[in-house]
Amino acid sequence: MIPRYDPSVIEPKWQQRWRDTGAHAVSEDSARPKYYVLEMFPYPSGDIHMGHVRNYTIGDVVARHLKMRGYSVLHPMGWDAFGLPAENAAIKSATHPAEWTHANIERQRLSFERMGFSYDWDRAVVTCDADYYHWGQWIFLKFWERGLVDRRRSPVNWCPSCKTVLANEQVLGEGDCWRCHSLVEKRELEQWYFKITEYAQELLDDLAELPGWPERVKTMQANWIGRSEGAEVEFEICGPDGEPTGETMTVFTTRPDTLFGCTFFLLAPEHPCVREWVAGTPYEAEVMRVVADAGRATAVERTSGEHEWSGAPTGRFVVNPVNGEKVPVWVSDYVLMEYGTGAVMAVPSGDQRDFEFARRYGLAIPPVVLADDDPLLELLAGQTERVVREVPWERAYDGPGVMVQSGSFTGTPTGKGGQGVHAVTEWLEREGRGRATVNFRLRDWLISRQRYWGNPIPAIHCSSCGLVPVPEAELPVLLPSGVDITKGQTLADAPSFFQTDCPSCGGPARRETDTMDTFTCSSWYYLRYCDARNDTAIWDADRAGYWMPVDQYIGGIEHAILHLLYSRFFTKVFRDMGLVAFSEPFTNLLTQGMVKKDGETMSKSKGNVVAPEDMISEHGADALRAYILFMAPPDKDLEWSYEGVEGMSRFLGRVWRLVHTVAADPTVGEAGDGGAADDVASATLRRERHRVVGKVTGDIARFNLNTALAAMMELVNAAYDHRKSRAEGGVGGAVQREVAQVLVRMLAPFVPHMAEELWSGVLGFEGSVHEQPWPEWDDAAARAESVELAVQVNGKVRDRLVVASDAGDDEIREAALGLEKVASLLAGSTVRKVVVVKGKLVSIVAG
RNA sequence: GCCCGGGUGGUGGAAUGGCAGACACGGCGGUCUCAAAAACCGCUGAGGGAAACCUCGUGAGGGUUCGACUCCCUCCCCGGGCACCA
Repeated sequence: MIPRYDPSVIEPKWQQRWRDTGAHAVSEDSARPKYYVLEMFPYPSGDIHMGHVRNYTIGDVVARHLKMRGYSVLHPMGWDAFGLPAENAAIKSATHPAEWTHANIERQRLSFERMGFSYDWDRAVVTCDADYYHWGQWIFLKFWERGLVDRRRSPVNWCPSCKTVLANEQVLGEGDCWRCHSLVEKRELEQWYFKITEYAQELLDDLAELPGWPERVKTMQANWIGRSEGAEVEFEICGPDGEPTGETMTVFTTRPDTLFGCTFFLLAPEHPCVREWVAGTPYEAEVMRVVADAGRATAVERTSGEHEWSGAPTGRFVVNPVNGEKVPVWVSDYVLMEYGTGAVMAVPSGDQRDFEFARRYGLAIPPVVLADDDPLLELLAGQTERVVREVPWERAYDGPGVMVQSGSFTGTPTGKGGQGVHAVTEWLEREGRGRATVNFRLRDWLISRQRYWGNPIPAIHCSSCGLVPVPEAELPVLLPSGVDITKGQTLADAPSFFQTDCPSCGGPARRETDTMDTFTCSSWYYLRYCDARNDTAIWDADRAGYWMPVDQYIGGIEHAILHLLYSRFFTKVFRDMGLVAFSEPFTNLLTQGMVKKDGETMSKSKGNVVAPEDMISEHGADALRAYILFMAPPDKDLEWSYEGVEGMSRFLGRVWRLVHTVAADPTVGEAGDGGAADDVASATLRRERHRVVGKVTGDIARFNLNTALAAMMELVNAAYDHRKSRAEGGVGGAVQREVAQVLVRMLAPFVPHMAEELWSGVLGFEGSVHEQPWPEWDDAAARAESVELAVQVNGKVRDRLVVASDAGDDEIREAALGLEKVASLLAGSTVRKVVVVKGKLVSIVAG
């Protein structure tokens, strides 16, 4: 009598056993190769969801599998615990964020245990605990020492709902906040920055060193960093009287070769010169209207395609360095203060935006670059002086071509990055009017937040000494508990926190009351796991050196830019500090797809959430794990199906009964590769066993976890077929036993509880199945003595042919041509060609 | 507009250029049962045919090849990212 498969009994039993025996604890082991499997740690926002289940199950399969393959595997977990949701929840429930956070962490930890994840809990990190954020503050001080910390006033993104500033990366495409999706406003504030732009070039270059990352993620990072090559060009400023003053203003351009076509000059509405230049002039009213409109428009309006640009002349002029021409300075809201210098040279014939602006305000559009087939070439080829002031075109031309009306450069071939660009840049450098330069879209990382629940910035404002770092010995700066966030208080409302003495002069001073962006906490946690309990250093170099870099990182695509870019930046700084010996933290990256329901993301507001805990109660963690791996390849989105979970539950039942039957059958002999495959059915099953082990092993390596499970199902089906024929013939017990033992070991990473129960409880082995070696396989043993080939005539399969698997090409060809059906099809035509593909098919071409 | 993905049965999905649809879900039929569930055994791309078989079929159209879901070109649709970046 086979006991019913009841995960609600066996799963807790093995989870308890793993806890009791410390089954998941690891330490450095120089005798074995190491492997670091990391899944993005969760935010403890409440119960776990299917996204967590998927992410962490994938990681758990990799970790458990590689352990069986003989690796020393680091597989840690922790919590990214600072941040706004904790504050909001605390306000709602009138508790302290720490209380809410730790309660959620405990709940999530229990859920992870119920899922059977093999985490080494001794290494857990919780970022809101002082023994973790202590080192985050230490990092801040070290960055400061290295000149990578800056405090400055500039236009920043302000989320009115979160009541804090945001980094550029945290403003989404539509101009909304990454966390609450409110529209972000621009404000001019003094804030703290990490100078990530100092590493812009390296962050871009090293993407090439990451073959194990998805192309998509690398592209997104490259776009975000946004490198463009060009030149800085200096324009001399004219005074109110129109005469050159000797002062200059610099612009960035990617097309210095079009300088001769510059007919006006633009400033961003926020540019500091704007107010100064128009104050008290007839231009003031109109210019200030443009400035006010730009300030009022939200980010969305200003960047949407429908938004009409507006502009106004300032009455001032600047001098074009290449031809000495005075061009008017305008203000327009299509010029961004944040990019380049906030000032632009306008070349309407070469830039569509400038073109439209010029048409609208009646400014000249002289051609300076002509395409090879442009009819104007006839008139302008070799023409150095400007004779045509207006192009007859519908739109600007920015493609390759030849320079015209461009003084001594006329006739030079040019285009983006072309000869003309270099020629003009060299001339500018010689004349001291400009230089080749590179501009990045990437901005420095704004890390200060005006919120309570974060890591306090370890800095002190002293009226006589200025900004003073908190001395290392005084770390950590602890978050005070007496702040009533339900009343909207922050650290700035806690005098006992901010009133302090200057570490430099001893005078009364004020402690910084901003906290750090939560993304600073998650930029180095993977290193802390290597030595999580170290209270004298951030980590021990030898330990980090043993485990790092992370061999396989697994997480959501939503971190493609934010977390993954910041972590790469931190790692490069750590390298420059001598803390680590590598430049990239994550060798391989897998971005898993989302779990959806009815085509939509699961969310509370849509009411389509399937709770993992419910599924565990109903079908068991093993069925849930296997289901979520089976339904789609890990990197693709997955459509939830209750029927699918039931199907997986059925499969596990089949495995359960198969192994029980084998174990209970006294006629089933001892296993072993030498066991006789004593009949045709047994030989077939033996081959299948070798084929499937090879297939599953390869599939896991390539993250084809869905097909790995499918292959195991095929093996189970084959075993059932074999059992059927055994009932008739009664031989082949050794193969049955061998298959059962191999199957249980292969299933162990996927369904760890059931595998454990079957291994020791049913098959009667000593020790944990997870300590067993991964099953071996032999490709030769997977091959049959004979194979069936498809026989194609002119590309269509017309017959089949069974030949010995070692048959030669000639033999196969003759056999194929000798087939009755083939012969009748070939009647009256001549065979032109015969292609033999070993083990697959024969293709006969006739005509 | 630019850059990535993707488009295969009723559904989720398989296929180093080599028999399209593995595996599963759903459906249909059977065995067992008083009955049902479970389990077990079949069938299940479309059209035609009693059947053997035949024809069509991987978003559309071309191309390369003995052979294309797979490679190349043009285009359509869906998802995502970036987008006044000078």
